[in-house]
Amino acid sequence: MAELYIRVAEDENEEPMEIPSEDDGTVLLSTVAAQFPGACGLRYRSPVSQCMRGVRLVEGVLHAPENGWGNLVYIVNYPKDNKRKMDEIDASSAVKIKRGDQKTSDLIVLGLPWKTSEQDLKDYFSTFGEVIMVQVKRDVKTGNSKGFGFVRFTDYEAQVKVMSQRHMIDGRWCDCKLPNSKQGPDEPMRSRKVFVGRCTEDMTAEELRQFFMQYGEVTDVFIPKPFRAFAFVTFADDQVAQSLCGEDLIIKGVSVHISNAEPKHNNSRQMMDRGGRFGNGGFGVHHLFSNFPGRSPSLAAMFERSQYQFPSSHV
DNA sequence: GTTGAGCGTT
Repeated sequence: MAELYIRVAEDENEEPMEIPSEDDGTVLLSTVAAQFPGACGLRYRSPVSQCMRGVRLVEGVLHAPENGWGNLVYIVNYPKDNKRKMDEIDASSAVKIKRGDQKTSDLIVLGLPWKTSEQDLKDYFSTFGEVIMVQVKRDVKTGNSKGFGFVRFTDYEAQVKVMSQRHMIDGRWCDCKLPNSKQGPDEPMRSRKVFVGRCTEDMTAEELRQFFMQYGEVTDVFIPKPFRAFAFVTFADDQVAQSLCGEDLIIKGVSVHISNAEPKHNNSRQMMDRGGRFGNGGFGVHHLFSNFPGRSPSLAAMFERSQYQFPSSHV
């Protein structure tokens, strides 16, 4: 199938944008999201029924209606929660890079009584504003509270208020502070790859890809096996990656922490090397490849992958 | 079954 475009717009009155399809006639959701950040699907008005119809979406792939895409204008679907946020963004901006300084982050809650539960925390902090995440950290073996936890608010105002005072929770004074993980911004070297900490085992690579797509084109997702509670996500654009570093994002109700992908133990030569770095994501790909170039399809595949994982200065 | 400054299974 030759070059085919489908017409997509944010609503029926707007001028449509032409979006390329794949060779098999499908359209990737990621292609749509590249032009309409945050998009989660497409719909269109059926010429027969005059009703809006959803476009079939299977694992990030949009499938044409029975009679093909035709010349219809397809309307972008946004997640219910994101709709308003997306509208606030300049419609012409493809990717949101600069984001407001009103963003909230997790707060550590120190000094909790041993008995305090997550429900207790949620009940207490809800008086300050909408709470979107609470955690009580516990010993994995015993389940006993470690006496601290985390809370995250929807609104920055609530966060500021909570940070500004002490809290009497279940009979003890507690402090809410920015966690250390947020305060020391290590040198931000330009990388397209970010480290995603505090992942849970049920997060699939596909889910992570779908989630991070809203910020920009994702070129790779790497989840170590066996489970290690972190992942690497690589974007096409390093600015997107950098813009996320230091943030806490909520995925499937879990607060993950985004930071720069390079390990702390950079040796100095690599660090001096024009900001180059060596986050090989746990593989010894470079060694394998330079010793046995092109020996097997899997090595070739790993090399392909390495082009995403290494900065261009190393490839 | 204990405790009371800290930092979230990198």
